[in-house]
Amino acid sequence: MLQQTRVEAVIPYYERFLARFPDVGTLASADLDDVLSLWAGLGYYSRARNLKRAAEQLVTRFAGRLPDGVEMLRELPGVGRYTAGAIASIAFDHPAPIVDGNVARVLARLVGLREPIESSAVKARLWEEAERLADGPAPGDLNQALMELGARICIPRTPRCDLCPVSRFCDARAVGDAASLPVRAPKRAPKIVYAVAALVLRGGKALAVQRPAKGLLGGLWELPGGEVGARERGAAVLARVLRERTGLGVASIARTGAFDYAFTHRALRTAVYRCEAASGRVRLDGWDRHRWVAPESFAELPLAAVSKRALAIACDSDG
DNA sequence: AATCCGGGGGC
DNA sequence: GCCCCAGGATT
Repeated sequence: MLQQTRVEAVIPYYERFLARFPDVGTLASADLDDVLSLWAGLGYYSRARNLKRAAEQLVTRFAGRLPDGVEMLRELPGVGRYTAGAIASIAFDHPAPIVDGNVARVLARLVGLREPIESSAVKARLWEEAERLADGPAPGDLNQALMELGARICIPRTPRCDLCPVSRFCDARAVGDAASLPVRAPKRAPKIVYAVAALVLRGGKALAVQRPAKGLLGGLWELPGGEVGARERGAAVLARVLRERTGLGVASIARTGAFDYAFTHRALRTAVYRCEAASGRVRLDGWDRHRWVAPESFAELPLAAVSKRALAIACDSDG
């Protein structure tokens, strides 16, 4: 859960998750949809899928226990160099290094690395430094201290060097450029995507569709709809998208609103509709499953934040 | 080496 | 509004 996600954001999800799946065996035998519903809203949904697969492998290969070595830990899905090092050092007290976003910033300043932190040369150097530091009497404590230093004192933009216990060893402090380190490569502008989505009703039930396991928002449910061209708009476009992607004809289409939503590397502009579906069988294109649900219980499905937004707008109007 | 993959806390 | 977060998998 903590991969690329702040501790404060994780805590409520972590509490609910562990209450529901208190041990590896429970998670391994759980229904994937139940795992996803507890993950819904946290983002990076492949992590949930990987975590469940890892639990399954722990049961079948390791009798439900975590191995203590970095090499075997890294064989688990979703466990990379950082996570393997964190488990090995914190749980088992092995001298394994870790470099997360916080540690990278601390070390870039401490050592004085002034090339873009994304470069492989800098990354290699960071892991070397982290390895040197972890090779001591309490590697788990050392690693956690490094991360905590980065999260509390050696923060981005406004480092609190006056409070830093290692400022007298810090190259950036001596040079005076701590606030501008680490250097980051410029990021590309998000791509603008236009979309339509609709609450499709038939006999008082609403059509919910499940996204494919791989890719964006994998395995989550949403309102049917889809990407449209930048200048496409209106009820006819919605009707065409729904016919192509659900096989359903729709009528009495009402536009209930629109909203903008920002993913990290995508800017989404969605027009939201409500409509009645004609009779006929659902034939999905681009979704794994569908369900007809009571509109009030749509929100109980595992939905991404963007889909909750669309649903709220679809239900908001009295149209 | 690049790209993809979410969401929100904190400024 | 912007930055960046207790990264990993895929291509």
